[in-house]
Amino acid sequence: MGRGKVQLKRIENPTSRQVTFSKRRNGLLKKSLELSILCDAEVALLVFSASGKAYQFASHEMDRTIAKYRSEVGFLQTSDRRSRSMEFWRTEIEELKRSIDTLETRLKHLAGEDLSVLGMKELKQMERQIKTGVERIRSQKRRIMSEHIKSLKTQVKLHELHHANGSSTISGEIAHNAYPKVIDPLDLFSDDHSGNVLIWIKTKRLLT
Amino acid sequence: MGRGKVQLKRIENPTSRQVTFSKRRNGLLKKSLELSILCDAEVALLVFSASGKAYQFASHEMDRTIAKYRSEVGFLQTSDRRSRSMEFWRTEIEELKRSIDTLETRLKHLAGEDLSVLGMKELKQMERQIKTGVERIRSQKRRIMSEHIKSLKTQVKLHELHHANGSSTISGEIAHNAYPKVIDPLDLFSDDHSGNVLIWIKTKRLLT
DNA sequence: AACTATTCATAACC
DNA sequence: TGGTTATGAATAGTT
Repeated sequence: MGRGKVQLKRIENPTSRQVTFSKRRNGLLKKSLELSILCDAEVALLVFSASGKAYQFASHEMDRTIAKYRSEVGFLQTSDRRSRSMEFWRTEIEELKRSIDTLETRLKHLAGEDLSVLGMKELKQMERQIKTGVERIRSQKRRIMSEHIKSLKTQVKLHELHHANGSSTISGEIAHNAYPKVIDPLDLFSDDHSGNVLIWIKTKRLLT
Repeated sequence: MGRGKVQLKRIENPTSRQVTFSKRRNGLLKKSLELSILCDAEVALLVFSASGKAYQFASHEMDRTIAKYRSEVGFLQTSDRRSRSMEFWRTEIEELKRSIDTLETRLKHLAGEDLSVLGMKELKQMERQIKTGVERIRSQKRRIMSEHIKSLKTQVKLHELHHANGSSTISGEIAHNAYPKVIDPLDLFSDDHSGNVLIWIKTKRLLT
């Protein structure tokens, strides 16, 4: 529900997965409570986040409900649960490690390392993918730059308005204030937003 | 929801209570499934109707989830070997999953996806790394090509020696054997090494 | 965390 | 129980 339909599939983006988890978990807990009250039912809910954090709801005593489940469903507690769960954890970890190996190998290849295991076909495919990636990155850079520039222009305009009464022009101010530090134009687009009017003015001359 | 707001209070009418139970129970089961899949969570839900009938959902093995609950929430069953090792594995898995998230995010970024979370600094850095990577990949491609060509030359030479007594030149053979298939030169460098003398010969004409 | 535009779940009804 | 519809809830995407 919400702004778009959602596929029943693991949310890949870790941030939105976490946000969705938080929201839906609360929804589920709430609905569990509602069901138990409205319909006089016994409800127990256990939720563990992927990172292992536990959340729970129990309309009655959790242990009682679990015991009820055990008697109802059957004590298929097979031989040794310990070795079973150990086995489970082991395979789980192995799977995860394999995933990591795959991902790391792929990253290495993209960085141009360990290429000797690849054939010409894979190399060509990778080159194509990389080119797409770099093009998107460039495009994103352009987007950020243009937004920065827009913002800078706006701020310069405000600055001009603020000093409209003075007789000296902005160029004049600059002429009198020889700026000693060499400014790398690329630094203008760093994350450092600490406003420096001189930079704005200098930028204005470049960009207006 | 529905045609009217609902009070959080036991539904007195037995029929509508039963109907509501049936519908909401299904809703709860569905949402449990969705949470577990969407957010990679471990969910266990136990529901008993007032009449005692049991319904359940478990994204993983119910016993495992319950055991997890006991170790996490339940009275600290002493610090016996089991809960200790469980704790160990849980953190191990947590770490692995974090690694995977990091790697996946990095790969996504290199593919030019989800770039909006990056600042100009990171973008520039990535572009540099990518350029290094693609340069190495191109270099590796050149290496493979040159080795292929060397190998092909050798084999062509052997072929010529073997047929040195014949009067027809290689060019003549080709002229008599009109090769019907269009050969994409790029295919010459695939992993398919099944030797085709005609391709060698054709290549020789191009590369010698 | 707060805010909507949407999709979803479901209460009432059949 | 199963289907339909109007309506309130939940929530995905966004800020």
